[in-house]
Amino acid sequence: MVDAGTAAEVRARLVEVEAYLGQDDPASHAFRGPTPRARIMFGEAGHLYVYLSYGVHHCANVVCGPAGTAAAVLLRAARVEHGEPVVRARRPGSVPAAPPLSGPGNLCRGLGIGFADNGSDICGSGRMHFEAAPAGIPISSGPRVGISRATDRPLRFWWTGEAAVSGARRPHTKKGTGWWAGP
DNA sequence: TGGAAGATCGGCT
DNA sequence: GCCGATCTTCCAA
Repeated sequence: MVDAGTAAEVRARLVEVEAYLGQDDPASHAFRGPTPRARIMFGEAGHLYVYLSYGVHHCANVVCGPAGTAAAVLLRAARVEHGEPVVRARRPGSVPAAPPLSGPGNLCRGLGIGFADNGSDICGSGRMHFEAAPAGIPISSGPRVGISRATDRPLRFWWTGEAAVSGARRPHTKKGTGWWAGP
């Protein structure tokens, strides 16, 4: 688990992520190979892959495997530790009591992540930077959320008991995926 | 070239 | 708990 920040004005701690294993993972955008959209994931680790979900929401992945493997981690939720007014300002109308970075779409909007960040280097000159989180944090794992393929793989990881974890809000029901049995 | 699916969310009932 | 918004991507013809 890592800490994430944007331009030092906002500091947030990632509390929920999902792993996508590239061409070995039917649920990954990289499953079909280096398409124009997914080619970022086939590059070097430490870069950001941003895509548009349902034509409405941006979602952010961090490329984490060697070049060519297309392994990536989807950022699903974070807890704001510094700069919450900035995050709230990016999400007008959000419920004040609710965690502002719960859910991949909300996380991107709150941190100001968009297509401009697609392919950016989060380890070096990029607008974002990531740091290792302290050891000893209780981590849970379970099935990934909102996908219709490879749903049995426990590749979702979250801080146990963390309020900002988004979890399965409404599993896709079009195809009758009734797998959800999370915490 | 057309159609369908989709790693979502907020609002309404 | 259910529904609509909205558009990119990919597959099939």
